[in-house]
Order: sequence, then structure tokens, then C-alpha cells
Amino acid sequence: MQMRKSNKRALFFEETLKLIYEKGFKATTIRDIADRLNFKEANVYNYVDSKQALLEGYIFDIQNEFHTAMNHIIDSTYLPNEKLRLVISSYIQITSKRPYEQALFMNDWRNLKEPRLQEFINSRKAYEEKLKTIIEAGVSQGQFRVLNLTLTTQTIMAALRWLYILYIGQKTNLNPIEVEKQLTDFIFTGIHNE
Amino acid sequence: MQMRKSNKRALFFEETLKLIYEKGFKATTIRDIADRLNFKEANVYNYVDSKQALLEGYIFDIQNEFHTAMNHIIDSTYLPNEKLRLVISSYIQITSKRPYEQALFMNDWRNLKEPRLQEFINSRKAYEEKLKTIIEAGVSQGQFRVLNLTLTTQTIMAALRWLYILYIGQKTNLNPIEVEKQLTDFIFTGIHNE
DNA sequence: GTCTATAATTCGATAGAC
DNA sequence: GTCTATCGAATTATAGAC
Repeated sequence: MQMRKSNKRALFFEETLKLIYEKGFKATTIRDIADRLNFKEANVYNYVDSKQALLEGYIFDIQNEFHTAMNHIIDSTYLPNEKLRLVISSYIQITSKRPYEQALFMNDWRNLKEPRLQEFINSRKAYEEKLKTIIEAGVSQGQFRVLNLTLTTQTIMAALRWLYILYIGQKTNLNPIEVEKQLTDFIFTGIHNE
Repeated sequence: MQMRKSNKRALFFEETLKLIYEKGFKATTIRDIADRLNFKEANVYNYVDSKQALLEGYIFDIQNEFHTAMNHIIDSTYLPNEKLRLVISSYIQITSKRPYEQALFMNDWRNLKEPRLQEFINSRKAYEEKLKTIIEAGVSQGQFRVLNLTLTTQTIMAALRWLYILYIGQKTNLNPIEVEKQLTDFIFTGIHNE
């Protein structure tokens, strides 16, 4: 979506993204966006067809990025424990690069409308299922402890999904590599066999 | 807030809570609420002064419950590792009893308005700080591994905050006690010393 | 407690000139 | 691309009768 064809266009999507993050999608009006960019309401429609299309662009863009990374990992010949490490790594990398999109992904997906809402939910579910499959394989091969699969999968997802906060407003001195180390430590020593 | 003075009043707050959960607070209109209860818009104001007061009631009610439980734990003479177990336990108990309030707590707190919004943020921060203090004490006493304190605290909070999903629409066969066992296992084997 | 009616405002989106 | 002007719809909330 946010193809940087021109500086002005890029600026529009960057500032709008931050604004929607700050106020929430529903609470952000077209006038708010125009004010932020120092022009009038009508000009917003030079960049986007509708308010709804704006939200869809941000959310599906980053969702696709997560899926692409996950698919590469799934299709590799790494063992399940190594695949889990890579999932954590890729999630943190994408989040640290695009914390505001990730925030929208978490905070405002409910404001999508059908049929895009269902598309989002299905896609998110597919991602979770892929992670679950990795964990299941790791259990089968004795690398991971036997725990409830759904609970474990969702707990790991939950441990990853809040991380955007670290990268909005410099709230941490932890760089992505160190976050990856710490979080992997936390998750693995909690999940591996013995 | 939701004191069950009468069946009708209780029904109003229960159905409204579920409706707001389903649609999101901003997207739920006064008319939606009236429709759900089979009466007209104006009647909503028989139960509540404003739409905003409705949101505040639900959110601060459950937030207070979390704080009360946390304070009892903090004030006890249990050791830090036992205190952490009790925090997890109390969080799951409250969540399982009131999953829809917890969902609002997570999904719609951004729709609070000042000064209540800041009050919410401060209160949430205070809860996190109390948990952090418990973990810090556990590290000092050698019960927990040395990890980044903020990251660990937030990861544990994240692991607890999604659990309401399990109790909405019977999406699991795990009862709260088993969830507590599984999640405590996951968190502890990831955090304790050796 | 329930209704009808309506005030007062806000919002997304479009038309058309420059 | 930017502006003025405006439409039409939706929304919160209140007034007042039954």
C-alpha cells in the first residue's frame, strides 16, 4: 500500500498512521487527518478512496509481511525448535521496523468491515495454525514439553504481540536483537523438554 | 456499578456489555443497545446518564477487582515465587468470572476520555509496577532468573491478558484450574533459577 | 418505564472553481 | 493539488406526553 512514489504521498501515509494510532481509527476523523497535514478535508481524498480503505491498507500490508516470513520458515528444512526461534526472530524484526502498523493490527482490526473483516480473521487464524503445527512437531520429536497446544500457541502469540510498545516513543534501551535473546530465553526455557 | 437491584437492570447491563464487546464501544450506538433490549433509544437513559459513563462503569469495576486481589497478595507474607503464583491464579479467576468486562478492559480502554483515561493508565501502570516489584524481589532472593525486568513483567502480563477469549463462547474444555496449572508451568519453568 | 419527536452536532464524502 | 461549499446521513441526548 504505502508505496513511496513521492515524498508527499509517503508523508501522508506516515502521519495518518501515527494519528490513527494515537486516537484510534473510529475516533480519528477525516478532518483530523487533514489538520495533521495542514490542508483541508477534501484533500484527503487525493490519497485514498475512503476512510475504510486507509485502515485496510495498513492492516493487510503488515499481515502479509508476517505471513511471508512465516511461510519461508515453514518451507525450510530447519527442525521445529529452530523454526520457533525463527518465528520469534522474524516477528520481532517486523514489529521493530513497523511498530505503528503492528499497533493498528492489534488495536483496530475490529473496525474492518465485511468481507475484509472475515478475511483478516481467517488470515490471523492461519498464522496461528502454522505456529501451532511447528509446536506440535516439536512435541512429537521430543524437543518441547507436552503442554496444551492451543494454550501454548496463544501464549507465545500474546508474548509477541505487545512488543510494538517497545518501539513506539523509544520506551526501551533494548535493541531488537537483545529483545529476541531475552524473549527466546523466556519462552524456550519454559517450553523445551527438561 | 452493575449492582443487581432488579432483574431488568441486571439484564440491561449484561446485554449491553456483550453488545459492546461484539461491536466495539465506538461502533455501538445507543440505538443498537435499545434494539438489543427491545425498546426505544430514549429508554437507555433510564439506566445510565451517558454512553461514556457506561464504558467507565465496566472498565473501572473490573480494574478495581484486579487491584484488590493484587493488594491482598502484596500484603501477605508469602515469598515472591508464591506471590507470583497467586497473581496468576487471581488473574485467571477474575477473568474466567468476568470475561466480557476483561475484553472491554483490553479492547476499549482507549475510548475513555480525560480525566478518566489518565486515571485508567495510571492504575494499570501501578498494577504492573506491583508485579514488577514481586519479580524483582524474587530475583534478589535467587528464586527467579536474571532477566530484563520490564520485558519479563510485560510478557507475563501479556500472557494473562488474552485469556478472556477462552471464556467467551466456550472455546475451550480447559477449566480455570487447569489453565492456571498450564500457564504457571509455562511461565515458571521459563523464569525460575535453574 | 415506554413512547414520539426533535434539537444539536458531527462526520464521510462529493462537486466544482482555481 | 488545494480550496470553498454543501449534502445527506448518523449519532448523542433531551423534552414531554402517556
